[in-house]
Amino acid sequence: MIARREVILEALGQAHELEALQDSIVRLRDHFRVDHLVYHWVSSNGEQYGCGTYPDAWVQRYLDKDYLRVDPVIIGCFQRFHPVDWKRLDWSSKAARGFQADAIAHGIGNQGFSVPIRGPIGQFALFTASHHCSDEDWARFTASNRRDLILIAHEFNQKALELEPGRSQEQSRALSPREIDAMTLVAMGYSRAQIADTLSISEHTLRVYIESARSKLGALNTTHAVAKALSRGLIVV
Amino acid sequence: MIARREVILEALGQAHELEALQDSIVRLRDHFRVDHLVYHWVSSNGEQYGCGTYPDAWVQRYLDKDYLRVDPVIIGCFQRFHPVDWKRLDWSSKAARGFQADAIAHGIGNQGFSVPIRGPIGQFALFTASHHCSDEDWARFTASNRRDLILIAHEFNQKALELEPGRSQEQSRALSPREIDAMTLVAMGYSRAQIADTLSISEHTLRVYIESARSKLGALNTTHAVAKALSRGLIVV
DNA sequence: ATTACCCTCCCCTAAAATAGCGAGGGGGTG
DNA sequence: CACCCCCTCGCTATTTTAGGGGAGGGTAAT
Repeated sequence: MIARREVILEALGQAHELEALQDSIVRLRDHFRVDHLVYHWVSSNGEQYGCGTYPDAWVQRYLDKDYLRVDPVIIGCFQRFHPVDWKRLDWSSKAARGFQADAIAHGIGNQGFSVPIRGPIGQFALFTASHHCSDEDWARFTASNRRDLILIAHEFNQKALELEPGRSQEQSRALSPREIDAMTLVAMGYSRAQIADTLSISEHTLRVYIESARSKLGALNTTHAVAKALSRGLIVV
Repeated sequence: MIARREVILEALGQAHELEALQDSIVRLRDHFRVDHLVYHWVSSNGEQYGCGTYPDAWVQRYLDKDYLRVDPVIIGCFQRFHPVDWKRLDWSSKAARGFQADAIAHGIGNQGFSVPIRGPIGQFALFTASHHCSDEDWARFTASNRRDLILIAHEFNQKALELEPGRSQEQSRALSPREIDAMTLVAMGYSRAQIADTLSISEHTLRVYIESARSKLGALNTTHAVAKALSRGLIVV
């Protein structure tokens, strides 16, 4: 059994196309004997990418209804560190109940277990196993497969990023050391006079750094440059 | 062998104090037969928490020298998704070379493998295995233990968060909806006139929002407030 | 009903940001 | 060697923002 999972992961490792990912996820679903296995990427600007065994009708409905903003799985996992059973999420809101009913009507199953995955600049993805069974059976399943699901989530995310590198790149010209110093102190709230003093340079020179950083980052003003530098992980405050 | 790892993880699961974490990490190090195993938490405000087998002298030096800003492991993993071997990091800068020499002088070992872990609002932690051996031996080690290290990193992070919940909470007074609107647009680089226009309020009113947000965040100025709001995940750009 | 917070508007002055012009030395790379 | 980028500094000018007041009306909870 374990050997078979390894074989599938091996195939995943050798996948060179997105179709192969889809193939792997179907086989993993069959291996785990669950109704659905889904990988769901959510970009910070709201873009989505999905891959899994959900019926097309449900995927389309999810997109049409903009369920991303309602889905308690997304909302819950977005503010959580660790894998979570769907039962522990907050399904109390009216929108959530409607969503839940719609999901079950599309055959999604009453049980679920989702692993959140995060990237450097707010990237967010979910790997979810979903099934239709009793609470007891699901508890047994998650207890024995929790670690495997975490690992597969990682492998899957890595592969998905390799195959669609556009999402992970978005690289920007790096800032020079002095620019990083300057922007870091700016982000820390110090005035230009204080920063110039701290860096032992003239205030005018400081302005040159800030301006060149702003220009490199394609920012509209200093505050925007700080926001971009922070988002891109170029500075840490 | 595997059974023993399970036993240690089991003990980790039952740990109720930070000392038990320290104990677990030592035992895991012995199990993996590496020089060092380290869990390193970095808060968005620069606070650090460490736990592992590095010598005290090195930990102290790391803090004293503010190596956090130089350490290529931190910098590299901060902008990466996946576990990484230290050899694939950028050690070319002068500061990095000095850091590397200092680390080796403190017995840190020439090989390393670090697993980045991330939380909802920019929380960042590293789980690192470090050793002194040849490239070939290290490649063999990482190939066969990569998945275990990822899992342990997760378990460890979860446990560390449970035991010191203060770090995961760090709650700040939430911003009002209007303040979030204002700060989001400020972070996006628009001028106050544009923002006031967008929000259909007077520019003076807009200033009040920015000022109250700044006050709530305990920020020194608007840029600082944007940086804090971003770091705390109060706004998303 | 008192308190507290949110939203909206207006005034002020001083500081900062932006923009343009210029200059020179140092360090790598083609 | 030239070229480009990094670092450093100078000047002037205009526009924008910052941060401090005060003030009224709304809502929601205590």
